[in-house]
Amino acid sequence: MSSARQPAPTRPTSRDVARAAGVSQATVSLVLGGKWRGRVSTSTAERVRGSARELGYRPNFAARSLRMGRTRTALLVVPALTNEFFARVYTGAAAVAAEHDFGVVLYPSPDGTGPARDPFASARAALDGVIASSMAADALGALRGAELPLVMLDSDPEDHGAAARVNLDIADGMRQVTEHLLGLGHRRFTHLASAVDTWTFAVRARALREAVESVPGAVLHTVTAPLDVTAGREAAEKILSSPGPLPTALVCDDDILAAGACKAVRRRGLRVPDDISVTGFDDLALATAVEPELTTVRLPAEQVGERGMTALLDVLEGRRAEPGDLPVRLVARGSTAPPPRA
Amino acid sequence: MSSARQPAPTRPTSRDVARAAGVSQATVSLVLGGKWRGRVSTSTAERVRGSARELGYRPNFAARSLRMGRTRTALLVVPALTNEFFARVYTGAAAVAAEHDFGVVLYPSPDGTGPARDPFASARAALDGVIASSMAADALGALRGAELPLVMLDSDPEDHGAAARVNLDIADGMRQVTEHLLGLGHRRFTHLASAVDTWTFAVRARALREAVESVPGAVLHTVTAPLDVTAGREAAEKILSSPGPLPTALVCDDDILAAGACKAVRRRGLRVPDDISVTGFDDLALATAVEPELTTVRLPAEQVGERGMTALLDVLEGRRAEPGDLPVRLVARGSTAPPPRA
DNA sequence: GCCTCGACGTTATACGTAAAACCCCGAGGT
DNA sequence: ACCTCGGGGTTTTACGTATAACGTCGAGGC
Repeated sequence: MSSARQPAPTRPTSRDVARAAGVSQATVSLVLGGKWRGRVSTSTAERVRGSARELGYRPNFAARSLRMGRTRTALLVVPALTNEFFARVYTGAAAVAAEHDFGVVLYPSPDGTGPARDPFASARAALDGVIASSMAADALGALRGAELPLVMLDSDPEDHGAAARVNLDIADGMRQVTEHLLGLGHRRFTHLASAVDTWTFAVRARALREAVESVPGAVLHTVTAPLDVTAGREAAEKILSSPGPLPTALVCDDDILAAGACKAVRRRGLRVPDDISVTGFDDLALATAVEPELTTVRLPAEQVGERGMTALLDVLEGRRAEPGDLPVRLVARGSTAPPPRA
Repeated sequence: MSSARQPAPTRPTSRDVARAAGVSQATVSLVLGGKWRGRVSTSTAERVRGSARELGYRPNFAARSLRMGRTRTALLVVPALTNEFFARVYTGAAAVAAEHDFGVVLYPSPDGTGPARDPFASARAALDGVIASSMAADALGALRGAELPLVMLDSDPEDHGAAARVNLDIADGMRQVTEHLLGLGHRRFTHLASAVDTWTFAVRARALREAVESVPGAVLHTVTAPLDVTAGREAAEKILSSPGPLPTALVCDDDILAAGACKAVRRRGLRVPDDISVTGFDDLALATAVEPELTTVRLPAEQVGERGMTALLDVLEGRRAEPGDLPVRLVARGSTAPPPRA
């Protein structure tokens, strides 16, 4: 069956480079490792680098990390990559990692379906650290146990146990939304909230409530829904068919829910934003794809990934990761307008 | 500064397990490797497994792959994760990989921005194989050079050089779209095509052209645009403002473009689908978020990933990967209707 | 009684790298 | 003349695993 042994096109090793350059393997390691100043002459170093380039030498990663005990690999734990926000977080983290010759491996926790597997089983190599979204609830337990440097994304500042934390100024975002709507004249709000119980959403709820309560005569109701378009539409339909005066503004925890809400409004024969204003959160691609385009809060997702990775690198190097929330910005578009004269 | 040396909470090694079980390290390796039948007694094997479990032993991945020369890691090369389609491909591939104790690491090729980096630089470990989308054009060159088992996704069947191939039956999808529209009575088509020049899009164009040409009196124009909502809208606006009779159906290469096209139609004061029908491709979440919901072709993205990974595993085991295109299905929704009487 | 043989292990080795420990040699000090 | 010192390397070792090669011991054949 399989008898033909290949002519072994094995990758060149540091020893091959050494042979080619006429030095020992150790010298190659020193030169390529960058710590040769004062130990190897410049000319020899240059010769070694030349041979390495010629042979197309690439250090064997397994050997290196076996020797060093560090893998230059981080685990990013997110709920699901199909959520554009987290795909962008990954992109940002991977970009910073690449600059520092680091790798990022993913653990998208199996959302509902499938067994809640060990987040570390997905990591091929041993890990140097972990970056985890607080929304990946099912994996957080195992993460605490491990003695790994942990950077939390968008998690409760009160909750210690992480080496660093990267947060968005969600509260400010929600305040901007509310002030925008109040400024337009809205007084009857309904909060279409995510059913997921995590810090970010709790903050949204609180900031909205506080902003509304500070205005005499303004009222706020709340309805929750899972994070998908259909669920958002159904929840909004329930709102619109409940007795009493309709809200004039639907404040949604997420663009997905907002898209669903818009559909519900129109199915009721009403118009967005003429009859009811709708706001989203996140500024996904979706926000400008629907009509009217959504007034929403732009979250710098890539920056979250970048800062997360940077913080992890800081922790690994023994530096202190600088804190500070990332600012967010209201993007006013077509889904909000003054309430109807009524 | 950093003087306190930790009490070394190093992970237990196979030697620790050996000590605990009162055997040699080799025996531990045999037992845990599963090839102990006839070499180790059942009772000893059981004892070893017990100690391993107690100590929480997890084999050192770096050491293992150094010894074995295989890393049980595959590289998935895609254009961008923020494209929902590829996020789903990843999800499918990762799921199958996990079942076989394999890992998947990503190379999302930097779309335009940033230097076109070496796809292998992102791979921490040496790789056992590669799965690559034909849309990741910038990385394909380097992939050819490497002597790695390569599985291509959605690539030209004529193009040899891959060990296996996983394709969607794109042509059939486009035929379904065209027949749906022809059946509704449409005769004037414009193809809003992706500006990206890859096999999938070439197939879409050909299938559409052939299907339209087979009907006497049916006409087809083509306009291309980059894959984003705004570009789609602008391209569609150009179509709608060009002289001559307007098309009654806009066939788009992608849901993103279709969403943009819908916006263009309405900006012109026309309605979808009453005045102009619009079709998409992919069935992204977007398709049901916009209004009207898009008639589109559902692509089994997760299955593409699953089949891709399965094929790679087959190749690695020396098995023959079974070929066969994945079927796709038209999903008729609200963006298509009979053309206006006119 | 000697040889064989299978069952059950053990000892030894190699994978490719980083880095500690060592070595050699010529210049400079006394 | 002898010792020191530092520049420019080399030798050696260890990382944790998989596995080839090697023992040992008791039963069974002749």
